[in-house]
Amino acid sequence: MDTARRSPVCLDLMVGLPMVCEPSSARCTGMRAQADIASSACGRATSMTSSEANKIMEAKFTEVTEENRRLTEMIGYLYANSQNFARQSPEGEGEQPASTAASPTSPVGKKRSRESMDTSDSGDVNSDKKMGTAEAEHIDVESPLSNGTCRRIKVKRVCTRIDPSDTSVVKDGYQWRKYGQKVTRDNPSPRAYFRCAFAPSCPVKKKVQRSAEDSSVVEATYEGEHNHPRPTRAGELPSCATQGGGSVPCSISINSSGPTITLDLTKNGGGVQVVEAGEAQPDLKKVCREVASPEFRAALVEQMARELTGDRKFTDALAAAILRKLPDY
DNA sequence: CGCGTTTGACCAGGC
DNA sequence: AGCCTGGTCAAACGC
Repeated sequence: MDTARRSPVCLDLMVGLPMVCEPSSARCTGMRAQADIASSACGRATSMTSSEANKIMEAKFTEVTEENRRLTEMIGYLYANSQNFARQSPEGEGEQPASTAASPTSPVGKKRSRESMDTSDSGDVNSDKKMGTAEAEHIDVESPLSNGTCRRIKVKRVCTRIDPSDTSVVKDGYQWRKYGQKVTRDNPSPRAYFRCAFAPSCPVKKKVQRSAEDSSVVEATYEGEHNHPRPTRAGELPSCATQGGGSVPCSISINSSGPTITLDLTKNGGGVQVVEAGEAQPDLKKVCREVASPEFRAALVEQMARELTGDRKFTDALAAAILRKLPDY
C-alpha cells in the first residue's frame, strides 16, 4: 500500500501530552505487549527451562506480530486520512463549524431552484487564498426544494485584501469560468459570477465583488461543495511539508482534536515520528518555523531520548528484545 | 477555430 | 399587476 510505504513508522511517544490510551488502541497494546514480553522474559527466565521460555516467547512474538500488522494498517489509514485532510484544508484557515444562520449577503434559495443548484454532493468549499489575508466564514444555508424539504448548501464567504491595481479575481486554486456580471443595488462595483470550470458537473459557484467601503477588499462567496479534488498547481506544496527547502520533514494537519504536527526524522537517518496533538489552534506558520528550526529538532530528540530512557516499560521491552537476539546458551 | 469573457436580455421571486 | 432586484443565459466579441 502506498500510504503504508510513505508512512515512516513510527514511534508515537506522545511527548509531553496526556494522551488517552484507549484499551483498544493498537498503538498502546503494541507497547503493552512488548512490556509483557519484557516482564515475561525477565520474570520467568529463572524459573523455567529455555525451551518453555522459547515457546512462550514464540507465542508472544506471534501475538505482537499480529498487533504490529494491525498497527501498521491503522497508521496507514490514519496517514491517508491526514493527507486527505491536509490536501483539502486551505492554508491559513481552520475548519470552522458551520452555523445554520443564513448569510446576510447570500440569499441562496431566493431564486428558482435549478438543477445546477444541486450542491448536496460530497466535497467541500475549501478554497484557499493565495494572496493577502483572508477572513472566511462558513455558513450552511438551507435551500428550499420543490418537494417542501430543504437542502443544505455550504456557503463560504471570504474577504481578501488585494492590491488595488490588481484586477484579477481572487485566486483560490480552482479554475473558474465567468458566466455573468451584474451591478447590484448596494454596491457600485459589479458582481462577477463564476462556475467551477475544472469539472463540468461541479456545482460550486462563486461570486466576487469588491467591497463597497474599501475597493481594495474583495469579497468572494462560494456556494456548494466541490465534487472533485483540487487541481494541482506546479510549485504548490501541501501544508509545510517541505518548508525550509525540503530539508525539514515537517507537516501539519488539523483534525477534530486539534492540530497535529508530524515531524519525520527518517530523512535524516532516524526512525522516529513524533505526533503531537494540541487543543488550541496555534499559528501554523509560526509552528512550522519553530518545528523547522534545528534547535527545536535537537530539543525534540533530546526529549524523546529522555522519555525513552525514563520509560521503564520501554527499557524492559528493549531488554527483552536484546535477550531474544542473544544466542541461546 | 476554439475557448474564455463580456454584456444585454430574460427569468423568477419578493414587495 | 407591476416594478425592482439578483441570478442566469447565450450571442457577440476578443485573444
